[in-house]
Amino acid sequence: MVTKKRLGHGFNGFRVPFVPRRPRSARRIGPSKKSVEEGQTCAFELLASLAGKLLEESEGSASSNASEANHVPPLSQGVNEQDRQNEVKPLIAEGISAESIFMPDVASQNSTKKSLQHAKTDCAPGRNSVNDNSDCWEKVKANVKSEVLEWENKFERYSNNYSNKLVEAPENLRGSSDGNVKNGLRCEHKAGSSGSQRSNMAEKCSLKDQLELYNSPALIDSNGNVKSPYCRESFPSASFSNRGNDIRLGFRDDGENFLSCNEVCTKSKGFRSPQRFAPQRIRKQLFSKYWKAGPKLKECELSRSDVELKPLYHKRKASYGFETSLHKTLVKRGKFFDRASGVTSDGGFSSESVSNSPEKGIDRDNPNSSSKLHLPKDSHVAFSIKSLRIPELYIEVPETATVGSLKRAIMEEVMAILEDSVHVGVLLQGEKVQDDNRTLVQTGLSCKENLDTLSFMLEPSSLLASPAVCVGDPSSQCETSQPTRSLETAAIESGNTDTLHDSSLLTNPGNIIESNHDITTSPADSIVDKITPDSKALVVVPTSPEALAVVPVTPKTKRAEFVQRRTRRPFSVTEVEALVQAVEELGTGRWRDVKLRAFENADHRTYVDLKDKWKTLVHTARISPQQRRGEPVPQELLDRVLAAHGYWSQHQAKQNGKHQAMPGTLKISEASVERPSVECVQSLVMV
DNA sequence: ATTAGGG
DNA sequence: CCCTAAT
Repeated sequence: MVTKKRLGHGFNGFRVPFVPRRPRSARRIGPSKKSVEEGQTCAFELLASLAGKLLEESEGSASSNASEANHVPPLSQGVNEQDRQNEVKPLIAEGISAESIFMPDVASQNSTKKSLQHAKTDCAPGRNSVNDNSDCWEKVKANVKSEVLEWENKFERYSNNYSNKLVEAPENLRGSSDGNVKNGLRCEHKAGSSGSQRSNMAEKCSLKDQLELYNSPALIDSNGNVKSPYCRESFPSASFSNRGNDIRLGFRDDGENFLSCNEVCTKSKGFRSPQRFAPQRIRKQLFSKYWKAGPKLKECELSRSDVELKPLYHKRKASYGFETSLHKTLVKRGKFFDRASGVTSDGGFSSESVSNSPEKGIDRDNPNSSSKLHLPKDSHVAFSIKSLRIPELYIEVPETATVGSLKRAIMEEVMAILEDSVHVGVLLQGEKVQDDNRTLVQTGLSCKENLDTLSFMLEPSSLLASPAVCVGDPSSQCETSQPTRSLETAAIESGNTDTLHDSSLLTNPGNIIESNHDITTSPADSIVDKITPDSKALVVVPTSPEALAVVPVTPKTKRAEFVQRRTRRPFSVTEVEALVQAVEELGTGRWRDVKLRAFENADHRTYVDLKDKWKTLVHTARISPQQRRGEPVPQELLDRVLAAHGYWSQHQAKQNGKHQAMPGTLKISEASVERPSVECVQSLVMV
């Protein structure tokens, strides 16, 4: 019995640090890939390690920045609004809000982390830039997004903590600026800092729950408390109520009802695509597919397969990209923006070029630069985002599943969403703000007015939006990113030759000829281990339109366009040998058995593949040697192919009864040292 | 899920 | 290899 748990719209049971994810490629999988859900080493682990590295990198700067320590106060300590305000104020006063977001500085792109921490949003009205006011919206989104990214970098450290995030954005055309507390929305005015020449008012708006990204039924524990953040270890304790077989999770319904709900929910189904992994498996699966005949892992207790969790052929590729996706994304975006102004549709960063003013550049390069003092300082609206809501989650696990497995299941769902290149959507009064070029004020997003109806949400990368990024500057992102196809190819060409794993592919070692021995001595695992460390080198950030397409807005149509063929993997002589052997014994109509007998561990060879190969083998055997291409197949094998083909053609009718091996098969194969005589073949054909 | 065949 | 119809 499988229990389905609908977590409702905007499930945001836990506050999640954002984690970008490699795109999930949509691809059908061959029958032999029944173990799709197997060997999936956690995206999470990768994530963790990644985060760890980033953390290390940033350790220096982080520690040197005292304010950093206060960045994320422990949730458990119940930091109140006032505390948060107090924390932020001084920073703002310095004109450098630790909580602020900004654009990566072109000059300091090298340090991804650093740029994230020290760049500062510049969306001042009255700028000379041609883009005046035109990209503020983008910036707001960008800010939110980068905040989320920052979260990602720190989630390890703060996995058990939580605090509001303060995203600061220029208010731009904001009308008034009174500091009212409105429906939990706190707007605070303070004297402009650091030489603001014009509007000295800076507003700090702590959008509390109202700013949660998305409609949010929250996971609550038995005490009714919204449980914390990350799920890795401190997964929120859901309150279970077992109604018969229907296990439900407790929710908190804020009663919020965004109009876009339906829209997003629909989408969620799209990006809740077929591919969701058990965190622990990606790595395993990843390599087992190509470098070895991976042992079947039975640890997957969740019946994800029951959840239309079709194993996808390209999962490994996606995985490859995963580890470095964040890194590259950050770096490359910086590069991208260096040329293209504005912010990407996916909420990237604003570029230096947005402002052609050298002064600005300097200013951002060095926040403490005196030049900063001469720059017009605008009022800013600081958004304190308490949490990011995650769109609908749909979990399905057997009712016999353990709580732990449920957690993992949810984890998968969350990761599936977060690992994608999500965008930040802005909802105002329930309606999605479509025009990214409008300023905050134009949009009516002033602290005073509509902030209480403002909310952000994470949304899947838009298939339509992404390509646009490339249109503007094909040489940037598009250039560096490559179709997933490349990943696959790269992986294979990097030393992963067929001969490398031929031996391990075949189920029956006995079928392997001596020529393989040297290879056989190398355990598949060692191969994997050896390759793993360098695998990163093969990683290509799949940010191309194709890659992003795996999160189709329109599931069927769009996805189909990007389905790609499997990489071609010519059969080696060894494989042919095994195939011939099996067919000789089993006949030509039992490809599944052939598969099981000789290629069970060769996941990339489906029974259809074997059938096809046999077809071509027969054809090859019939044509003249001159017409043959590819790795030459020993004539001896081709002879056996013809013999077997002829034999089984004759005995097709009898297949139903006893599956009798082809007469003389054993003898021939056993005596394979001696090439079967033409007479022998003839006789067999005659039979 | 398999098998058989055409593309 | 892919795609499909038919089992």
